[in-house]
This record gives sequence, C-alpha cells and structure tokens, in this order.
Amino acid sequence: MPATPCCPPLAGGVLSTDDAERLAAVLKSLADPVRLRLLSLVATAAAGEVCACDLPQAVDRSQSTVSHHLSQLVDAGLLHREQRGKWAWFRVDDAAMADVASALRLPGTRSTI
Amino acid sequence: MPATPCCPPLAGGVLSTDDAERLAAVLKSLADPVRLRLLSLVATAAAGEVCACDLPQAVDRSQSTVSHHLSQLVDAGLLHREQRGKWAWFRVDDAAMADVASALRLPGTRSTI
DNA sequence: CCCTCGTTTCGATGGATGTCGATACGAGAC
DNA sequence: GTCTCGTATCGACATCCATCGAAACGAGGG
Repeated sequence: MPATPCCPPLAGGVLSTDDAERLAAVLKSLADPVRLRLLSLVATAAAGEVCACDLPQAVDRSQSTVSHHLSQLVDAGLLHREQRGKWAWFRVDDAAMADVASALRLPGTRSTI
Repeated sequence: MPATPCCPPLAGGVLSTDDAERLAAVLKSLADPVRLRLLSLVATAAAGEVCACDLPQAVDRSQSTVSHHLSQLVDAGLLHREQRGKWAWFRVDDAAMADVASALRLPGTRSTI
C-alpha cells in the first residue's frame, strides 16, 4: 500500500477464500505426474474403466503407492471406484473433470473452439 | 498382475512421463488457494493488469510471500510481469490458461457448451 | 549522493506429501 | 475353515513447500 496511490483499487476478487480452497484441493490432486498418468490411463482405456491390478506396472510404482494415488483421485471426485469380485475398477467422472477445466477458464477468455 | 488375467491389457497411456511431468508442474503452480486468488484478482481487474503493491493486503499474506507466489505463477507462464517505474504490474497469459484448461479436457469428453 | 520505498532474495521452520515395505483386510476357491 | 491373492492401511522417511522476518537490490526524488 504505497503512500501515493499507484493504481485504482482492485475490484473484489471473484474467488472467495472458500472457493479457492476447494478448487486448490482438486487441482492438488491433479498436480502430480503419476496421478496424471493414472488418470489418462483410465480415461483412454477402451472400456472406459480399468482394473487396479494393471496400474502399478503401468506407472512403475509400488502397489501401495498406486493405491494411495487412486484414493486421492477418488477423494477429489475425479475417479469412481467399484469393487467387482476381488478386483477394483476405476472410471473417470467426466463431469468433475469438465468442471475443473471450466473453472480454469477465465471470465473474459474467449473460447478457442 | 494377477495370475489369471482379469482384464484386457491397457492401451498405452496417452500421457508420456515427460508430458505428465510438464503438465503437473503447471498444475502445481495453480494448486494453492493463495495463488488461485492472486490469479483471479489479476484476471478480473478492470484494466486487465494489477500492481503488486495491492496484492499482499488482498490475500492477507506478507509481501514476501506474495512475491514468492507471483514468481511461481510467472515461472509457470501463467502470469506476465512488467516493471513500470518502481512498481511491478502483472497480467494473465490467457493463452497459457486456455492451454491448461484444454489439457484437462479428456479425449472422449463431450463439450458441455 | 543519500534517502525512501517497492520488490526480490535469503535463511529458517513447521507442516504437507510421495514413496516404500510390511501388515491388515476381504473376497473367492478349495 | 483355510489358503490365496488383490487391495487398502500403517509406519517410517526423505523431500518439498508455504510462510515469515530480515536483509539485499533498484529505481526515483531530494
């Protein structure tokens, strides 16, 4: 806050502290290379879903680490988990992903589509 | 990797390790509530840019902390910095933001627009 | 040249996080 | 019931990160 005003006062930020906290939590779950690869593996799977059993080797991490990452993605609402027999299957929540993408779209930004 | 196959082999993930690393780096710079609020403050400013001098009070953090966050956003390419006289002004790189948003758009996801 | 003031950088610190091996849990097979 | 095997949880550890105060840097103004 300069003695001589250097600029017009800011309009109130669009993002409330709570909204910022919520969005940051989801983005934090995305902000890891291993989780991004897991997500893309599930998203691009032919059947739209994937068995957890194949993921450790796919991302070259231990089984416990992969399980940990999958839990974070599920907690963030980006992935859905379904137990089928003794195997766990995961699929992407397309709406949640679209929500994040659109949250990042700035108010004044013209669509590039 | 189960003894009896539980599912068809995965198609190769779309995201390479390098791509995942790069995207994660940008997302990491977004995955903080303070940085999200800073970004929204700059993005919604009437003039499209903002003087750094007003930001510490706007996000209720020390001036050095705000400078640190701004540097991260600049390093990620999401913000541009311009020194004007003794004040630093910041504006959003709309193209970079759009890139991140579209990177999160899944291949098969139908547009909701 | 010195003083002021906005900004960045430095050093320190407490807390979060990615990773693993080991263990516990659960469901099917025998 | 017991054995097997896929998965989740636990405990530990090294690293990263947000935050602050203090110090350094830089540009104007006197």
